Amino acid sequence: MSKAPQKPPQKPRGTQDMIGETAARFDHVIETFNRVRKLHGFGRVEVPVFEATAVFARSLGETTDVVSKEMYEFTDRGGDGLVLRPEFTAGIARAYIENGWQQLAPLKLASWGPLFRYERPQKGRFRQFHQLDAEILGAAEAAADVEVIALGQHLLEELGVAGEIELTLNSMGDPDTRAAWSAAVAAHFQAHRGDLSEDSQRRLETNPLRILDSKDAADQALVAGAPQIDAYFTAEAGAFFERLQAGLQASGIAWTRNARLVRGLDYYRHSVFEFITQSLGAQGTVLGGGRYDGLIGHMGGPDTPAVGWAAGIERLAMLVAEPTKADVFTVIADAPELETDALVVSTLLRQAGIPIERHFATKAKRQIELSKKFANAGIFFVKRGDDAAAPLVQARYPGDDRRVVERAALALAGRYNFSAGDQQG
RNA sequence: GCGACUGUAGCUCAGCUGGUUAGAGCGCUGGUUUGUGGUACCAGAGGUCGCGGGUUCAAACCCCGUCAGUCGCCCCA
Repeated sequence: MSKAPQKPPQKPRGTQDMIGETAARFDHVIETFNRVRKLHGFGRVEVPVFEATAVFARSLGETTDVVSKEMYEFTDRGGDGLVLRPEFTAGIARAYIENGWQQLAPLKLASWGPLFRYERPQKGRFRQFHQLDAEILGAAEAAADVEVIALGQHLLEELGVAGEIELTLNSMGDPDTRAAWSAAVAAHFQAHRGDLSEDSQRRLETNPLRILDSKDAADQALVAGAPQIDAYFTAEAGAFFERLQAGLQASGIAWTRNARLVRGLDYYRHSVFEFITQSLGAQGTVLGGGRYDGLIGHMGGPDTPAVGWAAGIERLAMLVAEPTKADVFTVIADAPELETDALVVSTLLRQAGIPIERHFATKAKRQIELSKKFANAGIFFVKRGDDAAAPLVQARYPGDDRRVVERAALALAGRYNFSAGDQQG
């Protein structure tokens, strides 16, 4: 057997391995989300990580790049066309239709998990990334939009990042509004076609509304002169936007109007919002969503109003403060023959709710070193007592928490002699 | 898809305008110090300088390609 020099495999581009603080931050975001979402009455929904290609191809309206170039699409062994989900909403909509969840409407659902998009990685952008997701299905009231935004706001507050994040808000109006306004916007840019940047001239053909958020300095002047949607609101659309703003006001949620905030797809109606930070570079949207009343009907289900958002876990994880580590203690046998007792002691302490990790080293000395390396809050030494029959458990440096000592004493009572040790300074 | 920058031990990096046996810290391993709130000592292992070509008497240092990373553009469901 010759040792063929093989290069070890590498993780696929745009994926990440996480451990330690990075993983702890990630975890913290998810735990906080789950806590807050329950506080707001959002139930958990689980949908597949892969779906029939049609689920996303149809929801995205066969749009150019997104569908054709940015989805992980494959054919399985049975010949079925599948894609790794690039977003949550379409899968949830599919499940809503397929399972007849309309009987449960209005439904407040939340999910989180991995999503996949074939894009060039950059700061805050990965090919496998993770999002939190919240949706209200089957509610047409502006109050649902308020509710969903309030959940997002509360989440950011609980994560301690609300201070550096701004809520921007817009309305796409109803279909009549949208159609009239987008036609006016397209006409406006068409009239100044020659002055547009190269990118925006192309957008004129593909998605004129996107010119509104062009980063090109030359486009800015033309963007500033573009028609505002407010002039095109139908009475109903205007009233809806009013109700939304009143609801946010009543909820104590601050926002900034961004009349240029748009969604490319036709099934978006009324509310569009993004929570944005300046501290993450180009990918500053931390949480974004809107009302998509047209989607479920578009996918072949009953006409169903819905509103929701998704938030990037990686991006939130970059913003949150380093999570404080919970105190973890260790048990060290002073001599090899006391190892059995060390196991018993570990079990008793854990059952008493004291976090215990064991260190894997034969020598007690090395175990002490490891307890320092892993920053244990304290050590419980299992020693031979004065009377050789009863081993002694001695607590050393059990944090600042007297309760740990008390709980340990209680847990070990009757089985081991316990000493809180000489806490000499 | 486009652009800029980067790629040296497990990790973080140093290596002057190309010059001969490639360095440090941390980590790891072994030993010493008979052992207790991250800070002791000694020794050791570990690198085809991302990969492949090229220029040169000579390349980790220059050129081309490729892969990967970072940041930006594009896209953004």
